[in-house]
Amino acid sequence: MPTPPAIAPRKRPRQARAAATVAAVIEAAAHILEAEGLNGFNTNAVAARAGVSIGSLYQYFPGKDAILAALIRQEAEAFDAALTQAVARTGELGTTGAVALLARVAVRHQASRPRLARLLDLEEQRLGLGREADAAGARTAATIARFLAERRLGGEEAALDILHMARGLIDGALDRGAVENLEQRLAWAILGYLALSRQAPSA
Amino acid sequence: MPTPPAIAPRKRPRQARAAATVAAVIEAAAHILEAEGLNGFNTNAVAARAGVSIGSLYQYFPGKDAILAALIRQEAEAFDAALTQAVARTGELGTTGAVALLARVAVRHQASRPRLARLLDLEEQRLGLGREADAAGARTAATIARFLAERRLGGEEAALDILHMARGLIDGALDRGAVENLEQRLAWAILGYLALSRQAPSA
DNA sequence: GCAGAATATGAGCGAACCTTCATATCGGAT
DNA sequence: ATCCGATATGAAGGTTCGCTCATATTCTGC
Repeated sequence: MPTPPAIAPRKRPRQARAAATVAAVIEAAAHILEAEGLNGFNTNAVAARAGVSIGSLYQYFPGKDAILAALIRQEAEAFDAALTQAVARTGELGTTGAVALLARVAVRHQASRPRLARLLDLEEQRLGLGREADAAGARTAATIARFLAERRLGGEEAALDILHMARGLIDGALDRGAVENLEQRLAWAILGYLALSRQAPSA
Repeated sequence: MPTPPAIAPRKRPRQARAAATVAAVIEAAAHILEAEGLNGFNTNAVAARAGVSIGSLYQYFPGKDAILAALIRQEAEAFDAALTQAVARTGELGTTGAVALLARVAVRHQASRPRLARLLDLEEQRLGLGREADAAGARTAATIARFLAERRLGGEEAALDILHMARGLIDGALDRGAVENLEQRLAWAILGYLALSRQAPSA
C-alpha cells in the first residue's frame, strides 16, 4: 500500500515556520538591544527586523516582555551549556588550570555581546522572574557549585558570589576596553576569593 | 548707620528656592527609581513627588536625562566622599583591616539603595557620559588607586577591576538577600585578587 | 479543486509621556 | 504702594509605541 498509517515521519511545515518565526524574533530582539539599547527596543522594530508582521509577533509572544524573557532564557541556557561543557573538560587539570578554563569561557561569552548581556541582567531583575522562576540561571549557579564541590573549593554561596563577581568584572573591563589579561585577572579574583574563604570558614 | 553697604550677608531667597527645587527634584527622582524602576520614572511623576510643577522642573533641567545625569553625579560624589574618608582612617591598620574597612563602606553605600545604584550604573552607560565625562566616577577610581599605590598593592587597573568586581558581588548578594558575611566575602575577593596579581605581575 | 482551519498582515486605536508656552504669581527695589 | 523682572503653573500639542482586529493568505485533508 502506498499510504501507510501516516503517523510518524510527517513533514510539519507549519510548526517549522512557527519555530523559525520565534527564532527570528528573538534574534532580532538581541540585535536591536545590542545595537540600540532599551530605547530602540520596541515591538515594531523587532517585528520589522525579524521580517515578520507585528501581528505575527503577537501570535507567538503575549507581549513585549515575553520577548525579553525568551531572550534571557535562551542566553542563560547557552551560557550554562558552554560552562557545563567546559567543566567536563577540566577533569585532569589542576585547580588553577581548571579555573582559568572556566574564566575563559565566561569572558568569551560575555564579550561576544557585552551590551546585551548587561541589559539582560538588569531586565531579568525588573521582570521579576528573578528568583526561582529562571531555571536556566539557577542551573548555571548549580553547575559552578558542582564544580566547586567536587574539588572541595566552596559551596553554593561561593558559586553565586563568583558568578556575580565575574559579571561585574567582565562587564566593567569590556566597557573600558581593558581586555588584555582579562581572563587571568578574572582567574585571580576567583582563585583569591576561594583561597581566602577556605582559610577562614567563617562562623 | 543702620544700613551698611549691604553686600555680604544678604538673604538670597530666590537662589535658595532654586537650590531647594533642584534638590527636591533629584531626591524625587531617586525615590521613584528606587521604588518603581525606570518604568515609573517620568517627568510628571518626578515633578509631582518633588512638589513642583512640571514647568518648574524644566526651568532647572533641560530634559529628562539631565535629571538622571545630576542624580548619577550626586551619588558618585557621595560615594567618593565616603570612600575618601574611609581611606583616611586606614592609616594605622594592616592591609587586611584596611581593606575590610573599605569593603564595609562600599557595602553600606550600595545596600542603602540597591536598586537605584544598579539602575544608575546602567543609565550612566546609556547616557554616554560613560568615558571621561563622569568626573566623580573617575575620582572614585583614583581614590582606590591611590590607596593601592600607597601600600604597593596594585595600580589603576587593579583599582578599576576591584571597583567593578565589588559592584557585581554586592548587587548580586543584595538581590538574593545573602547579606550575612557580605563585607567579609567582599574583602576575600579583593585581598585574593591583589595577592595573586602581585605574585604574578604578568607580562 | 475545494472547504475550512491555521496563520499572516498592517492600519490604526488608545494611552503614556516629554516638552512648550501663555498666563499667573512672587520678590525686591524704589 | 507700585512696578518689573524672575519664577511658577499646568493645560495641551505632538509623538512614540504597545497592542488589536478585520481582512487576506496559506496550508491540509478529502
